[in-house]
This record gives sequence, C-alpha cells and structure tokens, in this order.
Amino acid sequence: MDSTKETSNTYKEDLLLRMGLNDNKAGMEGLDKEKINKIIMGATKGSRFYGNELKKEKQVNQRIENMMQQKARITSQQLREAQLQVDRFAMELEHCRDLSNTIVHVDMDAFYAAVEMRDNPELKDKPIAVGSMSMLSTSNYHARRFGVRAAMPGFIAKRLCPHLIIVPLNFDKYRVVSKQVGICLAPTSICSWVSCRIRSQLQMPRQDWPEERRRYFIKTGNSKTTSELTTYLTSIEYELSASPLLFEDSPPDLQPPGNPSQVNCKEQNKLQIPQKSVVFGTSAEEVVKEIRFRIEQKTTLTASAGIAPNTMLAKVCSDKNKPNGQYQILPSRQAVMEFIKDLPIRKISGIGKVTEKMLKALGIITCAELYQQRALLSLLFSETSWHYFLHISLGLGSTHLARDGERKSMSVERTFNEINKAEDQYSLCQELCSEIAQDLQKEGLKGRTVTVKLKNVNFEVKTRASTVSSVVSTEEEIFAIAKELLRTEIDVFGYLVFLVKQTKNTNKGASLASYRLGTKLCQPLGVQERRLIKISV
DNA sequence: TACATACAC
DNA sequence: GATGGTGTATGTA
Repeated sequence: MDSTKETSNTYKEDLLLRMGLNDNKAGMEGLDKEKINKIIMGATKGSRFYGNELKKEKQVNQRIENMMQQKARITSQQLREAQLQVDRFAMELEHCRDLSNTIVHVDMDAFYAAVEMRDNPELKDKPIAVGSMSMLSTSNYHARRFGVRAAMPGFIAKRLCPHLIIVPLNFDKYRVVSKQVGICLAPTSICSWVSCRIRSQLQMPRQDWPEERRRYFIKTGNSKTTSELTTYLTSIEYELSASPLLFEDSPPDLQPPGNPSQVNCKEQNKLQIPQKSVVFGTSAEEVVKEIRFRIEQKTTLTASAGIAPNTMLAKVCSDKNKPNGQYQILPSRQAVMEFIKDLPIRKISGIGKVTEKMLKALGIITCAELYQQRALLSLLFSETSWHYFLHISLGLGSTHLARDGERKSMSVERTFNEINKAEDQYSLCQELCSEIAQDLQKEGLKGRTVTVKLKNVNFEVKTRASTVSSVVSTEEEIFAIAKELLRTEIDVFGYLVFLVKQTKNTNKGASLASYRLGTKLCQPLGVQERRLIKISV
C-alpha cells in the first residue's frame, strides 16, 4: 500500500489533473483554479473514491512508463522509415480531402439547467445545477464561475458554491424540449442527433427562395400577439418542412437576430401582423442563424453552433462561441489548418483525460505538435489510434452523417447504498433482470450474452459475462444466467454489485444485435469481512 | 468470447 | 452522508 508520503508527493500533480477541476468547458475560463482545487481535494481526500482514483492513476502512469521505454528503444533508422510510411499515408489522405460538404453542429447551451431556469423564473440569476447531492448533470454559467460543472458530485459543488441551488432531473421535460429542437432542424437538411446535440448537414442551395420564405416575426411579450405569431411561425415551419432547405454562400440579407437595432421593421399588412420581422440570408452562416433563431422562438432557449467541412471540426466550432454563438471554419485547407494549429488536442471529441496525459508525456499538447510527432506515434500506438491521430492533425473528419445504426446492447445499472445479505443482492439482481426484460420487449429484441457488472464499496469494478447458444429475453431466462454469474462472485469474493449483458441476435426483423443488463450494489461493511469469513470456513 | 479501459453526454 | 447511467469502440488474451 502507498505511504502517505508517496500519496501526497509523487502523485500530487497527477491527482490534481485527475480529480481537480476540469475546466475544458465553455464558461470556465479564467477561474481561480488553485483555490477551487484546494476545496475539491479537501472534500475528496481520504475517501474510498479517492483511493480508487489513486489506484487508477498509477495504472495510467505505468502505461506511460511502458510507452516511454518503448520509445527509448526506437532507433533513428526505424523512425526514418516510419516517417516515410506515415507521410505517404498522409499524402493520400490529403489527396482525398473533401471540403465540399457543410456540416453544422448545434449544441444547446447548458441544456438541462436552461430548461429549469426557463420554467422557474426564481432561478434566474442564481447559480444552479441539475442533478443531486451525489451527482450533477450540468450547471448554468453562473455556477460555472464557482467551478461547479457536470459530472461533479453535488456535495462538493456545494462547498465550492454554498448558495448553489440543485434542481432534480426532469428527463420527461428535456425529452419534450429535445423533440422541439429537432423539429426546428427537420426542414433544414439531413440531420442526425443525439439527445440535445444535433449535427446537421446542409445540402442544397436555396438562393432562389423568395424573401418571404426566409422571413420570421419576432415574438413579443404581448400574449395575444405572441399566440398569433406563434401560429404564423408554425405555418412557416410547416411550409419549410414541405420543401428542402437550400442555401449557398452569399451575403446575408440582414444582421443576426437577437439584436433589436438590427431587426427589420417592415410592415406586414398582408399578414396583418405589424410586428418586427427578420429575414435570413442564404449563406450557411445565415441558415445556421435561422436555425438558432427558430430554436429560441420555439423553446426560449439558446443554442450554439459550429459550421465546418467535417463533423470533427464542426463539433469543436460549436464550443468556440458558446453560449448563444456560432463559429464557422470556411471550406479551405488554409482555414482548416489555421484553426487546428494551436488547438489543444483535448478539445477534440475522443481525446479524453488518459489520452491527453499519454500524449502530453510525448510533449504533445496541440494539434500542430500531434502532426510533428506523427512518425513516433505510428510506432507507439495501434494502427487505429495513429490513423485517428493523423486525421485529427490534418483537420480531417467525417464528411457525412451516419444514420443511426441498430443498437448493440442494452443495460440497466444501479448503485445502491448498503446490501448486507446475499439474498438481497439476488433479489435486486432479479429486479434489474425484470427491467431489462421489459426494455427488451419494448423494442422487440433478444440477446445472447448476459454480463454482470459488480462494484464494491471501494469502487473497484469487475464484469462477468456468459454467452448462451440461443437468444434469451425474459426475466426468468436472464436471471437464471445472471444469478449464476453473481453466485460465483459472491461465493469467492463477497462482492456487492453486479451487472448483466447480452449480445448478438440472429433473428431478422425485430431483432437486436446485443443487450446488456447491469446492476451495481454497494455494501459499506461487507467486503473484507465476508472474505475473511470465507477464508476461515 | 471474456474482460478491462477509454470516452461521450 | 454522499462520486451516475447508458452506450460504443478498442486492445488483449
């Protein structure tokens, strides 16, 4: 076990990186990180959670050490050869660079928090977060100034910001708003979306649209007018959805919405709506402004957006002018490379904490540095990984939006407080099996692999899986398998948590590739004790 | 196929 | 007092 000294000295920096404030998020620039980290560490140090993080951190450090040893064994001859090979590949990629698509990534600002603030005016101007004392899903920008952010436990957030108001999650509400946002995009283009994040591919020019089609009337506070206008807006949307949305790059007809002085105030006699109106242009930028305008009119919430030649860049761009802003990378190689140059790799979707740290050990922080080290990376990482890195450093990414494929797994997982008796664990397992069975039935799916996931009080996680020859889907079938998996673990280790998973189904039609079912139970007292009892027996 | 890791949201 | 839940991909054995 680690001595206290080792813990406090050797890994201090590492742990701050792992446990301290992650400010890689909009609205968290220029915070007093040191002060915030002090509070976070004060709240977490000595906890079981902290102990497990320490352990995981050591594993990452070991990985890095292995990598560095491997690096030390690389000869300059090997490096030269790698350089040639990588550059040949890079040239091919360059040759295939496609700047002809326009990808838009729309991202709602502090989504859950914004919904809660909208629905409860008392929360306006106050620091709020959505979630529980155990875990927060998101926070508003006010709270972010205190270092309060998503994935932080509420009790720690409270220490950072004692006045923080924590609102419980209302998934049903977010689902409704999420759908409304989807409708705002539907007429625009081909679009695919996950939760409140939306990617949209603008496809066809709309330069021949009459201005009337691109005109919107601003909602006002007046309730009667608002209702009229809403009706009108709805009818416009209906019209839009009946035709493809078109655009091409051309100067905007008007300034951005949201700035009253720039709003067009023409009379609309024909429509008998004497209100302010706004007309959007036909460029990509204008279309995106229009999308964001529609979202705001429909939901009273703001969204940010990125416009770029591929999905990787569009995603990064959507964060650049958050909240309530947008950013475009023009479709030229130069614009792309200029944008990429000093961009920290951590900003790219898919580069997380661990990858960031490993690359940092190689002196890589920015995309330009990622490119410089391309030969070395090809020798240290798997083909999949270095290809991925190379794409990033060239500013390349997917230029089309994949349709949602069929699901590959399904799971249910829950963390519990205290379960002392094995029989209680079995019955909880059965409950989860029942839930999964229902979920499977809802989608008409079946699976072949059942996985049980266990987590003990020290946050150690293990998974145990079993694949059967024919598909299963009922509570009884699944529980029979899960129970066996669980039994082995309880008997041997006295573990407290479990999970079940299932994969691959050959049925056609209503079928599922796989599903997963999980449970986690926590038992504060048990592990050591139980293990001892087992041994003594 | 089994298991662990990393990542996103 | 207290550190989530769901899903995907990948590496390795």
